[in-house]
Amino acid sequence: MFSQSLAPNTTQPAVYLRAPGADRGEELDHGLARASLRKIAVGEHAFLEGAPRSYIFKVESGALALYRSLGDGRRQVLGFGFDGDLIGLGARKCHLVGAQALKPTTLRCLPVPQLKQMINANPGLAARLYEAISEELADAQDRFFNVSQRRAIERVAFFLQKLSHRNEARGADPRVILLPMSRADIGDYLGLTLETVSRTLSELRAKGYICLKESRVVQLRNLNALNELVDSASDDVE
Amino acid sequence: MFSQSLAPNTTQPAVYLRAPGADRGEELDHGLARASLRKIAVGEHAFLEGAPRSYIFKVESGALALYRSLGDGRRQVLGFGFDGDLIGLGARKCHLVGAQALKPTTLRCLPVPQLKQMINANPGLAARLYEAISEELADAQDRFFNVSQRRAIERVAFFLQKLSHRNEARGADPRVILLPMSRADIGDYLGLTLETVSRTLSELRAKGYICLKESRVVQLRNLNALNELVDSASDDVE
DNA sequence: AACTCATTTTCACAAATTGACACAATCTGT
DNA sequence: ACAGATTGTGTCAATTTGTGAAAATGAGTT
Repeated sequence: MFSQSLAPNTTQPAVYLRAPGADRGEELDHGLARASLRKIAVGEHAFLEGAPRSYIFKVESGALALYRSLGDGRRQVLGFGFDGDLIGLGARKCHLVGAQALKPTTLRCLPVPQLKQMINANPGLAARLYEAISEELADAQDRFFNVSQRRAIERVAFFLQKLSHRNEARGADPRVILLPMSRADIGDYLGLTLETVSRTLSELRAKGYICLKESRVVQLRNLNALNELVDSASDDVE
Repeated sequence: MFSQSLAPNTTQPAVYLRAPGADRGEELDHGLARASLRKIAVGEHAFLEGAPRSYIFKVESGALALYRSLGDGRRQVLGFGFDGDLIGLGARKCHLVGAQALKPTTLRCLPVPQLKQMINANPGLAARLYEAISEELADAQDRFFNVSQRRAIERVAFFLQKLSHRNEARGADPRVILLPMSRADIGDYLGLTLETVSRTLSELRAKGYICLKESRVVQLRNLNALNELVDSASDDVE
């Protein structure tokens, strides 16, 4: 009845489908290095929902929100694209999500026909893309069960934890989180209103878990407490 | 302010990354046809959460629930595997989800090393897997925004609509839905309690949208109303 | 510096949804 | 036919979050 946490979704070697000795992405990086650069301003789109998938992108700098529009004008943010991320992946002919810049952003743009060529020349690349997208899937599933049944404070804690882990993985400080997105974006991501996000952040601050000097800079003061908040699937055993 | 529904996520040709003339899955099917069959009884697992990914599976008959356990013993059902589905995909070394049979189920089991061999021999296969998993991703995103912000009745309507579409895609009657899973499973899938699922189905019946002769057989009486329920992202413009 | 606009924080209030518990009814399989 | 599992309903409460509004903060501009 307790959280035994059976060695969960920490990063695992993700090489299973990749043929030994095959391309490990070097060619993709190489291709991307020569791909054209594109700069987009805040509010502009890398691609719109439903637009034909002509390119895949790698975020060089900046940040984007990946979203889908709901009927009534609201939107569901499905994720964010930060520097280093590949975005625009998928097998459909058209983008299922839109990608809008949250700050000035530069992208490497690799035309899909060229990507196809590269895949033909080096089949290992397909495995690389497969990995990238299955990570996205794992991520989506993670978010799914951290949002569908949980309260605002747990959702926000999850969000912060996620960004912290990301920092960690990239050698940045896991205790300082820079938010390129607004409270509204976070709300659309977590299924909350922006007021609730704000209120919840204040609550976390009041509890001493975080520190908010500037509204877009979060310092994690008590990482353990945050993690417990995320892990506690209502074992309110206090 | 209205639902313009810009030609959304209906199925699109999903051949973009696939090299022209490449394998369209025939080899995978061929390999699977020769793969060993495995029968599992209700309640047994095709694979457990966290178990090494030794095989990928194709569901020949039956149905499975794909789930992840939460800390307190509850679980989040992330999806279901029906006949024809490939399950066990992913790039991680271990399964992130468990797969438990909801009814007697038979599976084709393709060992991953063999899959790797096949991919080496026929690189187009990787593209096939890529497609399969990006469909899963699209699916997860769909579910995500149909669950995170919405009420029980909308969630249940979404669930039924989804199964109806699946039937349609496979040539079955889109108006008759056989549920291999219990109310509890549905609840775990939609982030509701089983009581709420039951109550909500009754409500849908009371409204004349559905018909429940046997508890595991749903007849959709008013498909339009159901679709509106799903689409209506609270345009309660009434 | 002053002003404007956008973002964020905070407050007060309602209230609607769903979970919880309990029990009846129904179904299933042996 | 019986026992156990699953499902349907009823009542109840209460917790959470949305809503609306307004103040505070911050950024950018002239």
